[in-house]
Amino acid sequence: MKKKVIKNKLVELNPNVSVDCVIFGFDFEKLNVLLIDRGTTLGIPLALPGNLIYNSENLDEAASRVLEELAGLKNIYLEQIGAFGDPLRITKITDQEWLKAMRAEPSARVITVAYFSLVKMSDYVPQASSFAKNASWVSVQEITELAFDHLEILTTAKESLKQKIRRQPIGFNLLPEKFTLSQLHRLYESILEKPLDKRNFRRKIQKLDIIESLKEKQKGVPHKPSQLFKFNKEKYELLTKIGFDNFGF
Amino acid sequence: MKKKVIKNKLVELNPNVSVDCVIFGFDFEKLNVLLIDRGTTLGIPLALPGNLIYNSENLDEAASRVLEELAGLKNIYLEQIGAFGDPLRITKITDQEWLKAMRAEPSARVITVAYFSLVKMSDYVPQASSFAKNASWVSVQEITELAFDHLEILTTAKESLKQKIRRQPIGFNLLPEKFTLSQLHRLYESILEKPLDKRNFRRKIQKLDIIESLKEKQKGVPHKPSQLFKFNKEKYELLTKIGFDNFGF
DNA sequence: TTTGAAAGTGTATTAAGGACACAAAGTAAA
DNA sequence: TTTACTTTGTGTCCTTAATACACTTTCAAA
Repeated sequence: MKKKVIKNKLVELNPNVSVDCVIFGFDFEKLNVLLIDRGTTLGIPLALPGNLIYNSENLDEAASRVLEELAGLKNIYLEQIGAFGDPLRITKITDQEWLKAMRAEPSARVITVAYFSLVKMSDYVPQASSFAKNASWVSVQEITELAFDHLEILTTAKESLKQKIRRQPIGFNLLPEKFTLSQLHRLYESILEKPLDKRNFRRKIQKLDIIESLKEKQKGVPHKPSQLFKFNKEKYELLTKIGFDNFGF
Repeated sequence: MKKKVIKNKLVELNPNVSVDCVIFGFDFEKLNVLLIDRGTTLGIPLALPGNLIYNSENLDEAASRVLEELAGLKNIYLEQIGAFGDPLRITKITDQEWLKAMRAEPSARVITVAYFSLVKMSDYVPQASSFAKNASWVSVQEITELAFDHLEILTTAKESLKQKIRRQPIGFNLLPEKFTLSQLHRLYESILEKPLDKRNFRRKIQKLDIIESLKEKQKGVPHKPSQLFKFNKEKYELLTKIGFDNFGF
């Protein structure tokens, strides 16, 4: 089995367990996912960023590590979707690290633990890492094919995000500090994949009392500039602490 | 690595991946979980039924197999909760199968994929299997300690079930064919861990139009006998097919 | 100064949620 | 056979949330 020295400790790759991340980003128009082109030849479908885990880390740590290693992203909203893996995942043969690990353990198969994460697209800057130089944002609507079972994972991730945002206001993780209500509105529409009435949306979100109007407006737009808002994390945490979990849509 | 012959095929245990099942049952009063006493000595905490997976099966199959092998349960409602596993799960040292597998692969650790399942308690008859002869139903309220990280898994399972039943009428899996509205009412209260007004509950559940009144009443009870109902699966599937997913509480 | 484009705002109607109390139907015990 | 006991089964009022819907305002650009 492949061994690596990290921080003066002998750690080992586990050839049976990987993590894959569905990294969502919002460009103010639609929802996107960060995908990796692992093809050395043409025609190989894109894949979710992921990697094998080390025996020395727990699953959440492994997902964080993958986010950081492959996309340079730190302190990111992460949520486990679940485990995937039928024996066919053994077809993951383009992953070099996996190949090495397999040499020692040829009969094993991989299961993967999938996560979704929400990032501000501006926070992502393409890395020089061998993996991520081939990474790019793709609109979720346009994705019809992915490597391995990643399309199934993406579908589950979308559903999971939908359910989650109907209970908790996690959408703010996809927006910059300052945002407009229209941006938030489009964000909810993108995630829920259905139109929401503008006035009803605004009334509802403002009634939740977790966003705060800033004394500042949008600039340089060729139309009436919008009021800017920010998410009030303190108020939100206060509400959840007293058991409130109906930020629903 | 340990090899076993099943149905004329060579299959292998994967020493890194197990499944554990939170098997819920309802005794018309409260929610129970089927736990296994793996202790040869006294004082060893109870555990969730679970086992290592074979490389030849997928995760859902493995969970079904465990349900059948350990509890004799077939065709049971199963739902994945998620994957658990930090390196400390390596303490799972009382599991003999695992010990054997570890001999070949001493440095590996186990992650577990957890499921919850809903069964009619009457369907469960203690098995003669070496595992399950030590199985018993325990009220979820009374559980304060479990082996390994199983308490964490149980907590997640309870939360998962709560969320799920607020969207989909899966509670019927815990009840016999014919049941009373009071039984259903207590079931919802047990799962949601909060009182629900009797009349409001009845109005709401009947409005969903997925239960059907039978021309039959309870017998032999020392009070006014209750009308019996059954779950109308066809109507429910029709509703979900057209996108309705608000069976909420 | 006109045009285009998105922001921002209120009301009326309908549906759902929550609180609440008493008569009816059976068995068991006196 | 009467009484006590226990659980079933039912309706209304009030409050809150959801939905449908259209016009004026404000800025930049032409």
